[in-house]
Amino acid sequence: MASKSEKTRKRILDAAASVLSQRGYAGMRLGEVAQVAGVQAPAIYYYFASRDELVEEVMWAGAHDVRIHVEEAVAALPDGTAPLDRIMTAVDAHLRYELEISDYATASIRNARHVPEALRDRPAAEESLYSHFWRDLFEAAKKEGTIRDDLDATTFRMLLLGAMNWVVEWWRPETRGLDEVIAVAQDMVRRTVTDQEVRDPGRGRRSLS
Amino acid sequence: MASKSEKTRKRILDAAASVLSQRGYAGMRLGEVAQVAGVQAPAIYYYFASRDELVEEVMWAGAHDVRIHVEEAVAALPDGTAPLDRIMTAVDAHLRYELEISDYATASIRNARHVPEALRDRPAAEESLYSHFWRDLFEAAKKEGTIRDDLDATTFRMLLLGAMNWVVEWWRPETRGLDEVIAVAQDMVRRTVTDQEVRDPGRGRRSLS
DNA sequence: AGCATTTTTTAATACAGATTCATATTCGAG
DNA sequence: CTCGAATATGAATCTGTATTAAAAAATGCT
Repeated sequence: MASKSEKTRKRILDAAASVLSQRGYAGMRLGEVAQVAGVQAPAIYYYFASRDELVEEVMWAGAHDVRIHVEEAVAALPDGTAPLDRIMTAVDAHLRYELEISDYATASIRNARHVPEALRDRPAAEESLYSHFWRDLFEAAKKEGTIRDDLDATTFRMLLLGAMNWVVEWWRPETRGLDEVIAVAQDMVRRTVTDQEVRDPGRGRRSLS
Repeated sequence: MASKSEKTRKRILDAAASVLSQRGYAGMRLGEVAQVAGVQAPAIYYYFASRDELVEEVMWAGAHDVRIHVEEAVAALPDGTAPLDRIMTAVDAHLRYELEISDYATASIRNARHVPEALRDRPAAEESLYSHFWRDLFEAAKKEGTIRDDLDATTFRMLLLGAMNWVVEWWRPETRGLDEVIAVAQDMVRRTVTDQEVRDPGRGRRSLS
């Protein structure tokens, strides 16, 4: 099952995700990946056909994992959870996963538009599913009447995703707690989306203490 | 004046900004830069010591130009313009410049954390000035009382800049008017930042910690 | 243990671009 | 219009990294 071989492959992939997330596509060297994985560089070729194939798998996994993680977090909410609260949970899950949990996610977000076009297809398909998921979240809220009619929800969704994705470029855990970032992002959504009102306390996910 | 030489140098720089903004640091080839500039690749070395020096100059110019453009747009407002309106103008200027006007700005935003560290110092100094400018804008609004006390303005500012910077990753002029994007971004700021009445029957204005 | 297969290593090669060089062309002052 | 300096080119080189190849080591099966 978790054979030696499978574990080595995983170590290489993890190392690639880490290096890619820190150095970016241009700065990633197979030598460093190998070193982090505790292996010699040519060993990588036993598992991957090329550097680009390795990168593609990291990028795909990152896009996939974020999507699954966020979808599951939302799916785990009790039935009848308000659409806006689902969005709050999605914001929380996206930021936590991207910033605290997964190098794959970080790598995927930072490098999506920096890798050669030939590598983008599979990851892009995942991103498309993810984007669709968010669209559904917002449409449910709109249908319910939580989102004011005069908001261009699609554009706002893009801005929100952008704000969250860009956090990897500036956030440092030693400077600011992640909880604060999440709280502000959620606040921004709630206030932008709703019609001049804030939901009853106790319902929304509010991670201020 | 605008000697032939100076014009050629400018053409090369413009070409580099264009290629860098589209292909990213990893994808930029001196061959393509030369082709766009209408020159042979080695000619670049008459004006720049290396590929990286060329990149650094583009990055610096991008960071510098955005800053100047936005600062001037704000400075051009009538005396006594409300702090919040200054912020709105800054949002407008930043997005317009980044998306419609300057390849340098686009290149600088997209590649800031993708170029080798050795190239980051000069551009980073510009970014720091720009960041400081935004801090001042928000502090003026806070001092005036426009920004609600319970908002973590610093974090919000970072999220806002991120949302705006990320627009280069998804916006396509043929899909959505830039004016709409700007309007939504401004709306997001206004609603997040200002103190709105809470419609929460039976309870007074709620205060978050 | 002995042997075939899988995995990993060390040493060699390939290659895409950046960079240099020697030479040609263009420019502009006189 | 001419000649020295500035600018640009084509062909050659250099370099860092990815990639292969050949050999060695580890694994696991009977």
